[in-house]
Amino acid sequence: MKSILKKLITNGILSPHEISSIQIKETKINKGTILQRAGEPGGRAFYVKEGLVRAYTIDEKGKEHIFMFASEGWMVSDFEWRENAPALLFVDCIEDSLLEIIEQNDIIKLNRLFETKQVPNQINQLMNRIRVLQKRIILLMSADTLTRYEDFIETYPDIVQRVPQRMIASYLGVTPEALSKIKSKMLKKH
Amino acid sequence: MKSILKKLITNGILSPHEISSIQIKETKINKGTILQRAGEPGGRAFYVKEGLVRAYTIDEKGKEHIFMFASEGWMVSDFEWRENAPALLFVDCIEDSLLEIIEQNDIIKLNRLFETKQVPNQINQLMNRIRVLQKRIILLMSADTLTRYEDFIETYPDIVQRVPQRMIASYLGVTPEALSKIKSKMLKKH
DNA sequence: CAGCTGCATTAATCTAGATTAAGAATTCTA
DNA sequence: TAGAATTCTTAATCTAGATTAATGCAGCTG
Repeated sequence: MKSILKKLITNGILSPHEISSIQIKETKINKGTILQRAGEPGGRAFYVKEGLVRAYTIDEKGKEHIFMFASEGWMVSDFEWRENAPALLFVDCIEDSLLEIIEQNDIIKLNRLFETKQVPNQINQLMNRIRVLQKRIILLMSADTLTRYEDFIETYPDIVQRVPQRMIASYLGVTPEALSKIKSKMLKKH
Repeated sequence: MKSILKKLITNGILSPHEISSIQIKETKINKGTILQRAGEPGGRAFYVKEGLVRAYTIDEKGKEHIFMFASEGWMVSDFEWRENAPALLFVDCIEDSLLEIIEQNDIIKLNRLFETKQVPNQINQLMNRIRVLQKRIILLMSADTLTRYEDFIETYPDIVQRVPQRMIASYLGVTPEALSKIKSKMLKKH
């Protein structure tokens, strides 16, 4: 029995019978192997039993931004589990590793099982929040203030109207002066 | 029936009887009212039914860093729910608001109920991850590279040993050159 | 062993955004 | 409605960290 699934069964959420339809491969992976590429569909989840794995993005300039390291006992996933959704993160092995790999369709199957158990709201809400935080970290590490501001306007158009500029600046991680400068730059470019 | 609890019952996780011991206040709050102060124990959860709320930190220089805005339908909490844990975030109202406020001891009670239902692992793991991401965002917004590096060493001492410098730089959101400079600065101060 | 490739360090510039300061516009509030 | 208090903007500096570039070190590999 593989450890992630064992936990679920122990939780009493799923019975061994329900689990049996889901396959989890335990695989040895060599250092340097790329497990997942951003932009490609079929994002998976990786549970690290041994070794060290990293998840990262690559920006337009080709620069890598590491979102997380995962060593023994950690789980890596970008939680992009809608069908055919492109992965957000690259994942590769920093050390030779022993991983449990959960394929996307199995994750979707798992989610469906959860739904029949009526557990989903809690878990899906939390995963949603994780996705939001994940995106924010990536933007803070890789994007300049203008890009982050444009993204904010697009993501929270209603909040922009209801909040003073200085608070938006404070959310973006810059001074009000910097945001003001950027806004006038945007107007000039109209 | 208040909406958050209604969701839980609808989920079939808790019965109306189990819910009955938990009190949730629905409260009108005036613009500007501070709901929670960082450092003080008894962090609560706030569900926004109407209005607009923000969660933020204040750094040593007195500068505010907004972690999130929450409008209708959003939940605000820093997920610091160990008994007597000091809150990490300030929370206040940007607009007159109608909130459901869940007190810390009720959250702890809720968690205990979840445990008896054996749902906890999933949810607690996800909340843990949220706490980690939250801390990272706050540090990215408010702390300089040296501080973030020191925090990384403290939080992941094992990873430091197993990963090349350039990857730590990439995780911190700076160039390898900047991290190298900081390290030599640390040595000079010994 | 020599040559190649990736990593770390140092140093010289450069720049996005911080800081400081001051004026104009807007919104409380008495 | 006047005065006070915020907020926004603009402009002049300043600085942390980016960029560029050069050097020294491993580790591999043929």
